[in-house]
Amino acid sequence: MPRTARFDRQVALDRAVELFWSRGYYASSMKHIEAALDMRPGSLYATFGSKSGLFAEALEAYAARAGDGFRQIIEGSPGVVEGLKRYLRSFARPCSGYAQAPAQACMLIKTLLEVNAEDAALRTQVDAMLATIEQGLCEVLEQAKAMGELRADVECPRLARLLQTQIIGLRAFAERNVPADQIAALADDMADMLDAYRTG
Amino acid sequence: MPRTARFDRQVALDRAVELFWSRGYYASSMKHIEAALDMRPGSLYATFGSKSGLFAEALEAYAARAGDGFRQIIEGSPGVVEGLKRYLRSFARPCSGYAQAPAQACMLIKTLLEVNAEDAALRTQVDAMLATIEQGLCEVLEQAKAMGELRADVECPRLARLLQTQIIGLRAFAERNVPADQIAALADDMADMLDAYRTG
DNA sequence: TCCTTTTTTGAGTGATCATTCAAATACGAG
DNA sequence: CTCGTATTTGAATGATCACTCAAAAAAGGA
Repeated sequence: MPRTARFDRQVALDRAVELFWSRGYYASSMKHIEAALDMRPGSLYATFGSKSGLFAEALEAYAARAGDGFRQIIEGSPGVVEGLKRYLRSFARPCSGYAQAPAQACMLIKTLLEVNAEDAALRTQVDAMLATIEQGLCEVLEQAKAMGELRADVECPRLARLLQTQIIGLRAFAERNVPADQIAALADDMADMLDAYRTG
Repeated sequence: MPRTARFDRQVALDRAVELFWSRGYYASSMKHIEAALDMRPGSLYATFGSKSGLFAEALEAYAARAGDGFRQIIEGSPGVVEGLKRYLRSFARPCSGYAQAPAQACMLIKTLLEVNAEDAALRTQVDAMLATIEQGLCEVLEQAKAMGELRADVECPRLARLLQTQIIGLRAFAERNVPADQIAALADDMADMLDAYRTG
């Protein structure tokens, strides 16, 4: 067996997420990608096939990370609804911890709004990933309902879509140049809305 | 005085809005622009200065049209809150009238999420335009409060931001490939939330 | 140490990018 | 009808686009 690959695929994908999340798809040139991943064209194309192939894998890596973060917050909270509130509020902290996110808005939404019909495969992929997230939200809500946290008449699929839309809006709004405390107040307002669905 | 210009500036800008709203900024090449506006490079640069100059004017044209539409709905409604509800629901109709919008999401938000820091002027412009819209919403809410439609303790600037965020989220969500009736249900859910701010 | 095999390199591909400008064109005044 | 001027045209600019591939480099087995 000869020579082994020098780079770490996961590290490369993390760097690709950082770049694409920050600059978007079309504005990220192969020059940017070469620099960000410290790889030359030959290696890049041998490994990921194409720019859109790399982007597709970066999207998956992003969604996996985001999903982990979500589950972590929910499971670390004293209740599902409280967890959802904390999740909403988490987007109001501009610098959470030491690792600054390259953008406030969700990378999936940035992609959904940026990529046009010519790159249909990417659109389809993003759509499916958002549907998966929506279903994950729905399952968490069903669970909360079973535990008696939510009113029995709450339609979980509908509330899940509403929640996803709130998150999309909040994170997109946060891209604006607005003081952090106002974003926090906005997140609070959204979190408070969840109380209307609570039991009792 | 010699030769007058052959094209109509407003018509050209409307076509530019159509193109940019649909394809976004970076993915709209000068080739696309020449075709959409039926103008050759010389005329384009003599008239609008540059691609970003044209885009900036298109943004203004878009915002003016959107603002007109908003005011029209509010003024044609039996009350401000009812008008806002209708406005929210208006984004659930996929083909409103004969003129199909080139995208569901707001062109300002698409721009906010697409354009990176290198085109700082465009970002600044979009930010200012969104702030203007937010203020317009706030004024409408203040007016509703003065008329006794909204509870006296409603903080209008805060509710205006919340509303803007809801609209951003709804329109971005609608970019997904989701059945029209589900979007309509989502818009209804959002409209219903406004009742919590109504008087007694 | 040398050989085999895989990876990495980076110059080069044609296409397309935004932009420029000299020449051709067409309109209004006289 | 002719002239003067502003507009329109479209070829040409150098830069950059995503991508290819032959040659150089490097790691493991002998």
